[in-house]
This record gives sequence, C-alpha cells and structure tokens, in this order.
Amino acid sequence: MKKNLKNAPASTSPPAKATIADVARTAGVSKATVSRFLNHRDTLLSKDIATRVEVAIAALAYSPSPMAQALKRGRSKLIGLVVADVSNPFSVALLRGAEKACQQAGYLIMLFNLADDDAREQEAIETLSAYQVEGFILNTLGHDGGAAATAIRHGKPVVLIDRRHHDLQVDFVSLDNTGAMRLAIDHLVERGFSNMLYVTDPIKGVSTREERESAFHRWILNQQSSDSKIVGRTLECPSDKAEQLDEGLRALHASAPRGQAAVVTSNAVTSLRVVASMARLKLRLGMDIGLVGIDETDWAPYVGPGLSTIAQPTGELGRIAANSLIERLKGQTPPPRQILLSGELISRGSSRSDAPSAN
Amino acid sequence: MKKNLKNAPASTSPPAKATIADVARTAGVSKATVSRFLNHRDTLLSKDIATRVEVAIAALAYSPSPMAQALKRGRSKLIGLVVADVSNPFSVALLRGAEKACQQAGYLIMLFNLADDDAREQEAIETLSAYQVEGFILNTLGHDGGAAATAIRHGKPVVLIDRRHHDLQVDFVSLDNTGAMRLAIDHLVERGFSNMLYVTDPIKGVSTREERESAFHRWILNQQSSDSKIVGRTLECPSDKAEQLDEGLRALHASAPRGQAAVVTSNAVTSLRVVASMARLKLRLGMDIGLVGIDETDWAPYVGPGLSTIAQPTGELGRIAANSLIERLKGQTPPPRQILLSGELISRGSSRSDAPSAN
DNA sequence: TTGTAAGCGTTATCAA
DNA sequence: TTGATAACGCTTACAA
Repeated sequence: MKKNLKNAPASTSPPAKATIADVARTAGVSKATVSRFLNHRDTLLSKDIATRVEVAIAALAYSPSPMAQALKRGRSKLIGLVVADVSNPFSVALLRGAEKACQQAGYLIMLFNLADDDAREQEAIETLSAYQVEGFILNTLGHDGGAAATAIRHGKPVVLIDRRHHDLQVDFVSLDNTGAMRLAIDHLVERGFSNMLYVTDPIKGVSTREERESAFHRWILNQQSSDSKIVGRTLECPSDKAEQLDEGLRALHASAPRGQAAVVTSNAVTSLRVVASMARLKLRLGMDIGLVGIDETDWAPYVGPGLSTIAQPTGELGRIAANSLIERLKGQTPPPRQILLSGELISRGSSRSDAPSAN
Repeated sequence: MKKNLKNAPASTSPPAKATIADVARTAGVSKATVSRFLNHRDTLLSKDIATRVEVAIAALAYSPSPMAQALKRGRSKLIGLVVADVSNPFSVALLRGAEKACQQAGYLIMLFNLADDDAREQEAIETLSAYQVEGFILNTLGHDGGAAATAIRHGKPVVLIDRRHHDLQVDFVSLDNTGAMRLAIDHLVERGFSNMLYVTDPIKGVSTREERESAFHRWILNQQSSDSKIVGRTLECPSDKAEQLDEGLRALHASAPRGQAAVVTSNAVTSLRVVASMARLKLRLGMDIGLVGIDETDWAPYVGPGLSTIAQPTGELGRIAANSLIERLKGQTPPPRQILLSGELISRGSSRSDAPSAN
C-alpha cells in the first residue's frame, strides 16, 4: 500500500506535502471533519476534536491544495489580468495596484501579456479560463469587445480598464480622459501656446484614444471662443512611422512663431517618440515646441528640461478594478459601474517656452 | 441526476465547459479512450475510433482542464517566476524573454512580485508550489538562499537569475558582471576620466552587487598600472538617503578637475537617482561628472545628453533561464550550469566631458 | 485495441 | 456533532 511509504525513511525524495488525509489520520478523525474545521470553523465543532485537528494541522504544516479545491469548488482564488503590453509602465503600475488588492483578499493574479499581439486575446481568455480564474481584469487593445465577450460567455465577471466597450454591461475603470485633456490644454494655453498638435497612436476605434482625441478638440474649441488664434490638429502616427512624426513636428514648428507650438501626447510611449523625433530635428523641448504628455514616469523629470505630464492614478485604477471584481466574486451584483479617476497636471520645463536646457 | 441538466435548455447560465466524459459519451467510447487519444495519439488507436473521438472533441470544443490534469499528474504546465520588483525594467524584460520561451514549450508563467519585500520570499515559493508550479525562475533579493532552498526542498527545479548562491547546486544565468564592468571602466578611461565613483545599492551580500563592485576595483587597479592617476571608490547608498548621494557627488566633483570625475552605476534605478542628484546639485552630466550605468532603457538616450549604458541582454537571460528549466522538467539532468552573457557598451553624451546639453 | 475502475486532494451530501 | 461516500475532471494500471 502506498500509504505506508509515507512513514518509511523516504530515501532522499521531498517530504511529500501533507494532505487532508494525513491530517485526518494523525488527528484520528475523518477527512470530512478536517474539511469542516477548515471551512466552517464557526458552526458544528466539538472543542475537543477541533483542537486535535488544529494540532495535527500545525504538526504536519498542512495547507490545503488550491488545485484540488479549485477542482472541487469550481473556484480557484485566481484572477486573470490580461494586459496589452507589460513593457508599458502603465501596465506595470496597474499590476501592482491590482496585486495589492488581490493579496489582501486572498486572491492571486495570473498575468497574461499580449505582447501587443491582438490575436492572442482569445487565447489569453481561454487559457486563463482553463486554469479556472474566477474573473478577469482586462486592459487589452480590444478593437472589438471580443475578449471581454468571450470571458462573459465563460460566465466569469469582467472589469475593463482604460478600454471601454459600450455594448458590454461590465464594470469599467479609467482615467477621466476628458478632464485630463482639459488640464493639458488649459495649461498650455496659460503658458502662451496656441498652436497644438495631438499626437496619438492610430485611433482605430480604441475608446481611450477616441475620447482623448475628441476631448482635445473640444477644449481647443472652448479656448478658441476667448482667443481665436488657438488651433489644434491631430496626428495619428503608428510607432513604425518615425518619418511621419518628424514631418508632422517639422510642419508644426514651421507654422507657428516661437513659443506657440505645442504637442500633446496620448501616453508615455508616444511622449518618448516625440522626444526622439525632436532630437532628430534638433528642436528643443519647451523652447521650440512645448509638450505635455499623458502618463507620469520615473524618468519624466529628467528628459530634456523635464517633461510636463498628466499623471494617472495608475495604482488606484488597478486597485479599484481588482476590488470591483472581488466584490462580484463575493456574490454582490451591483449594476455595472463606470469609475473615472482624475488625472493630475505636473508642470515641468517642456511646457515653458523659456525653458532652460537641463544638465 | 445532474447529468441530465446538461441537455436541458439551461436557462441563461454559461454553456458549462465540456468535460472528458461529455466527449466520451458523444463519441460513444470510454473516458480512457479519449484520454488516450489526447495523450498517446501515436500508439494504441484504431483509426475508426480515433476519428470518432476527434469529431466529438471538435463538436464540443473540448479541451482538457489543466487543473484536473495537474491534480492527477502532479504536473501543471506552470512555471513560477519570482521577481524582486516588477517596477524594475530589468524584471519586465526578463519576464518577456521567459514568457516567450515558455509559450513555445506550452508552459504558462505564474508571476509573483515581491514588491521589494524580502519577507515575502517564502510566501511566494509556498504559494506557487501550492499551485503546483513545476519549477522556479528566481530573481529575488535572496540575502540568503532561503527561497531557492525552500523550492528545492519542495522538489522543484530552480534557475537563479542575476543573484547567485554558491552553496546551491542549481542553474544560474546572469550578465557577465566582470566583463561588463571592464567595458565601463575602459570606456571611461579612454574618454579621459580618471576619478571614478561606483554608486550601488547597499551590497549586503547580494552576489551581483559584490561581483560588480569588486570588478570595478579590479579594473581600476588594472588601469592604474598604466596611469597612476586613475582611482576609484565605492559609494553604497540606500535609496532613501538622497543626501548621502548628493554629498558623495559633491565631493567627487570637488576633488577632481573638470573632465576627470565619473560615476558608474549598478543599475537603471541607481542611474536615475544619480541623475536626480546631479540635477539637485546643478551639475551637468558628462561635462561636470561623467556617467556610465548598467542597464539600457528606452529613455536612456534622452536623459540629459544621453546616458551611456552597458546593455544587458535581458530578454535572452529570461529566455535561457526558462529553457534551462524546461529542459530539466523534461527529465534531463545535466550538472548545474552557470551561463554568463556579455553586456554591450552604448556610448552617449554622459561619458563625454565635452558633451553638449541635449534639447 | 478498448473498457473498467481506482485515485489525485478536496468538499458536500447524507446518515448515523 | 461526526463519519462514510460520492463527486470534481482527469490519467493509468489492469482486465478484457
């Protein structure tokens, strides 16, 4: 009988983690009792037996196998987090926020990184579902709501971060894009800039990009009513078309007197692309072209004269997303919510037309 | 009987993923046969039955539950990756490399982020073990080899990245720290710098830090033999002691004529701290103090006059670590290996004493 | 070549 | 209040 092996000197193999059966045996009770002790400590329990079980558990350093529990319960204490690209600092900050919230609630995050490959969305959902994750936090490209829809079809609750899908009745957590953009525009105007260019990844129906772009124009219009000189255009520029960006910036610089041209970027990666382009064009941040970018990063203060940014409360976004999900996992079913968090302007040299060069 | 429910209209609940039993039933065979079809397609299989099973699987869109498989086999197709801090770009690059390799081999990575809290090391190992990960890739602080040792005690193979533990007989993958440091020193000397300061996180017995620091001094000594003017000191500086760093840099700058003082940093985070400190001191990168930092990043080209760096092949490190592990999971047991990869010098303005300010 | 049945580590239903 | 026992979805001897 296998069982006896457990008491043998056991050669050099690992001490074979204790199971509920082991605990039951050494406590002299049934498995059911041990399980009850674990899951229904409050109800049904004679003091005597309870302590015997407790002692046995401690002695064997027993802890239940989440895999077995998952199999039996159909729940796994696992939450799936799908991100478009871990290389993006935004995703990492999200992860950290979500992780913290999950940890407190006893959940573990399974991360699936799309590595910017949309095609893997379905795969991500399927894979994570197979591992019995109880719900999803999605921050994917999601040109359609496909991934989210699949998740829902699997019967798992979903929270969307940053990318909205209006046809899906799910929780949605995001930066208040409209407000954030207003912060950027108003700040630039106040600093004397009047000729603005919004540089974004190709919009392609991604909600965040749409919202930011339309907000950009709305606030430009708004400013125009008090100063007709103020104008704004959009440049959609894929990341592999550096020349296109160069051309856009060159034109911007040429078309506006010194101190009037400014760029607003849609995220940290785009900001860096603009910085790179300006370096190629030998244009100076702030002095030649102003810049405010969405997303704060560690390095923003030290690039050129310092990058002015709209900081997203990224960790918060992750935390709130996780908590909303966990709430639903606990059985609550509030109507789908939209939670928008405000951004914060951090003003640095790149939005001062008289900015000194740093270092 | 529960089973019958499956054929009922099933209200609005999810379509309840097909199980092996469902497949067996619709194919008119036993579960064992389906399992065989899945796992031993080559051997034992009558053409007729094989196709019936195949059809049924397709029809039901069946795929086996990894959880159940894990429970039965004791193997899960999961690999645990423990990183000290996901915020560190190094960790992310690692993750991406490892992820890719794992994906190709059909493994999934479970990430556990210590968030720089050493105390959670054991927890990480225990948690991941409980989820039946088959092996570990560890990039932790690991002041002792505790975590790795625990993993090994659990009987799971381990690969260490970047942090070595000599007493542990496991695979180890890392940058060739000695070679990397030589690249840095020789480059700085060639550029005319002679008074060097190595800025590092507190060494505290972390192998990488020790190796880099001692290599720093070795190559300084080596250069000294041809030019006695060349000197080097170490500054161990915890991240919450900015004044200490300021003081160190001030002293360095004061003690050396223009164009002679240079700093070497131990990683990207430290580089940024040095950049911040210099900004506070109003010192110019390159001109006042030279800088070469280990770790290349997206933003390195655009900070000040551009940061000179020693780029680690980070993705490669992750890939190799994953592959080594997978090899062992497949049953091979080569003796423990050390794999050291070379760094690459990327020279920018921060190591030119006549560097122009950027932007 | 296929099927039967036991068992992986749990939880939950039912008796006792 | 406790203990058998049957699942959960899968793999694998062992029989047929």
